Amino acid sequence: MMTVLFSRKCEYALQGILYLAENQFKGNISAEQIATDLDISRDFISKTLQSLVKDDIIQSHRGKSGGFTLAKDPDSMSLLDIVLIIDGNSVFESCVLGLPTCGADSPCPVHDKWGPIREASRKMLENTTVAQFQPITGSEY
Amino acid sequence: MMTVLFSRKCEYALQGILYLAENQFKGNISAEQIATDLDISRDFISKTLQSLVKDDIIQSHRGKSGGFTLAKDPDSMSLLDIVLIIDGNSVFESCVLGLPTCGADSPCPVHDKWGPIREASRKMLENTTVAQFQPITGSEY
DNA sequence: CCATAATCGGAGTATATAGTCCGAATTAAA
DNA sequence: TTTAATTCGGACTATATACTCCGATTATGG
Ligand code: SF4
Ligand code: SF4
Repeated sequence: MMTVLFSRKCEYALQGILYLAENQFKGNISAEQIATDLDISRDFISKTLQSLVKDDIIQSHRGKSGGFTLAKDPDSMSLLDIVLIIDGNSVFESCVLGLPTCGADSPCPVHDKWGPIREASRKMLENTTVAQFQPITGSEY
Repeated sequence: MMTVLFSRKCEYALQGILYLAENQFKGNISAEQIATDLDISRDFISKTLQSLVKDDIIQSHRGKSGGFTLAKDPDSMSLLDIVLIIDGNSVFESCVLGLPTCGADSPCPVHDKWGPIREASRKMLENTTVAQFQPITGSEY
């Protein structure tokens, strides 16, 4: 399948984190349950989430009734944070046409048009927090 | 290396076509020469251009002093035309978060922000012709 | 007519990403 | 204390994309 801007791993990470936020008051959530509800491979989402533990985005808990929880307030967690950790920021830096030698000193017609689009994408991710995805859960306060 | 929106093949196709437009009055251009000037693998750009011959974007000429030329006026050739041929339009249709089951009937916070960005990208490609990339060549008229 | 220079087509290899499997370590609960 | 449920880590396989190689075909120009 074809991705748009992010790697598949990054997409899964986003989905997994949104799921954890949605269920943040239910204690540890196992990879098994996440995989079932999101219809993703258990082993793959498990590995993906594990890689986020190092970055203090989520916490893991081994053993019986273990699983994953968010390590931060979803209010202080932007989508951009996650994207940067998984995919880096090359998406926001590279030439959309793939020209490596172009120094943009005499920019092509695309350059001035692509810049604002790229910036809008970045701002969208930066200004969207994980918490914004849970209107239902939010009403539980 | 990492691409932004398009596949590597698509990036090379765009570069190749822009190069052909730039040299449209020099007759047939061999894959060898294109590869040298763009610093791309000869065999790969050759195959990529070959695949565009079927779509009447470029013409090919075998034999000695053969090579490739544009099949159309670069004025009537948008970047979008080329992108759609190589990569299809899934970039402009798919969910940026990769959620397959989401019907957008109760759209997430990203949905309303991503729509305009995607549309801007599309319009940028649609409204940019191959001819716009040759201010120097254009002055030869 | 012949040598040379090019595309064409098909098959092959390389690499990165995606995804799987399993056994060990860990912990909670029975 | 035992059992069951879970993450963890490493190694493995699968797949798609990127890229190469070569022989056949075609055409030009001497
Ligand atoms: S000027 Fe054009 S080719 Fe150069 S970096 Fe900008 S978009 Fe890419
Ligand atoms: S609502 Fe959100 S998840 Fe659904 S298609 Fe739109 S961007 Fe994707």
